[in-house]
Amino acid sequence: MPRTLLERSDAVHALAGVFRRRGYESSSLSVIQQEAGIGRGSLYHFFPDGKTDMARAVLDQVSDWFEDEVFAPLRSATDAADAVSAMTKAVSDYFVSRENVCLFAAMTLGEEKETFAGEVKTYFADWVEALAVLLHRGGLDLEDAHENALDAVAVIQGGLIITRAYADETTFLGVMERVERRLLSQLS
Amino acid sequence: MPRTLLERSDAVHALAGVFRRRGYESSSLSVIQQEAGIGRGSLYHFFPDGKTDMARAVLDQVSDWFEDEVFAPLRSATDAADAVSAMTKAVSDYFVSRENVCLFAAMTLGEEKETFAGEVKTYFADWVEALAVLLHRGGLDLEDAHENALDAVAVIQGGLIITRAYADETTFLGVMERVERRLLSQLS
DNA sequence: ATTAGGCTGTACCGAATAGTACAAGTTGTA
DNA sequence: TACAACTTGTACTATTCGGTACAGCCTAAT
Repeated sequence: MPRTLLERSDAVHALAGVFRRRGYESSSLSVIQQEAGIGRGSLYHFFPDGKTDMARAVLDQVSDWFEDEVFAPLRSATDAADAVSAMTKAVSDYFVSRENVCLFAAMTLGEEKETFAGEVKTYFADWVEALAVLLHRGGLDLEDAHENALDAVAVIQGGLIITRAYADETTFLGVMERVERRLLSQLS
Repeated sequence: MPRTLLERSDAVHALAGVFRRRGYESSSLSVIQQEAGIGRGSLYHFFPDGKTDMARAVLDQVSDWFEDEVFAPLRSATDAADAVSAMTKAVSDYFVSRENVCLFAAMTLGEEKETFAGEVKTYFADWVEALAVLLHRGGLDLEDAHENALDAVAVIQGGLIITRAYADETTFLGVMERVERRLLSQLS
């Protein structure tokens, strides 16, 4: 019986790839162990509650990444324009390297939607709120800040959908460029 | 053996509801026959190729609706502003009455994505193109028209995602209002 | 060197899966 | 009334599903 030096976080990373590529429902245990290269024994060792546990771990990891790399910088920024540029850059790089899939968005459909409703809501609410706070500090009144933040997140998410439909990455890059430009033009 | 007066189009309508509520992958045949109230025999009578056939029929129906109620009016409009308002109204009413789910967007994820890639691409491309042509006739240069059309469709799709995440319909209505206002402000 | 405990492959379970076959029912037409 | 065509419930298939059990391996610490 071979042994691969495997940490839980490596497993989570591999699982994220599978879920991103095939979606949650279409990722059967057999597919998962094959594509992730992790045996069923290990899977249930790391994730005792099965598929749900695996998905939750993946979502948690994504959530942590966004918190550290996107939301927190937005909240603690001193220069609003720089923060906007940093956000669009980070988000752009992230989704390009993640096959233009947002796992949280994927969880708003299908059987799993109730299971992860809380986490999903928090993810989007945190993003919108952090961006809204920044825009408010950048000069917009509170309502405008909230509306523009929500529209920015929405156009990014919709951009991912259309990009996948077109199977053309430049579509997403174009959307991101214009989001940045639009947000910057609203500041000060 | 009871007989329900059932037309194929009624079946398609019922299937659309099931797919919208549960997604394609999570809609098993047992679930479908139960929720749609159509027996397995009838299902395979109307859709000989099974689930794929059912989904294709549903997508076709949605596609036809958008072609007639959204894309064609956009293309043949005489007044650009009126056309924008008509589009946002139609789209808004459509998705509100369809649980804020766009089936074409749902088909950009999961196992089924390759199966319906052609139809999905056509749907989004037609929408963006029809809106771009209108904006162009409304005074925008071609590139701006395309970019703004794509962003408008994207923000609508992203709005649907966030609305489902928030489980709050007014979010979507707000997005739609602002899309309309933004498009109108670009005309003439 | 031994041992304890974290990993992992394999065989297995009952349940559910998509799809098939077909007899029996229902309808419109004559 | 009789008949053909269309519709549909039911029973069935082989396969796959998520999950469990557990023996055996491997590594780190003593």
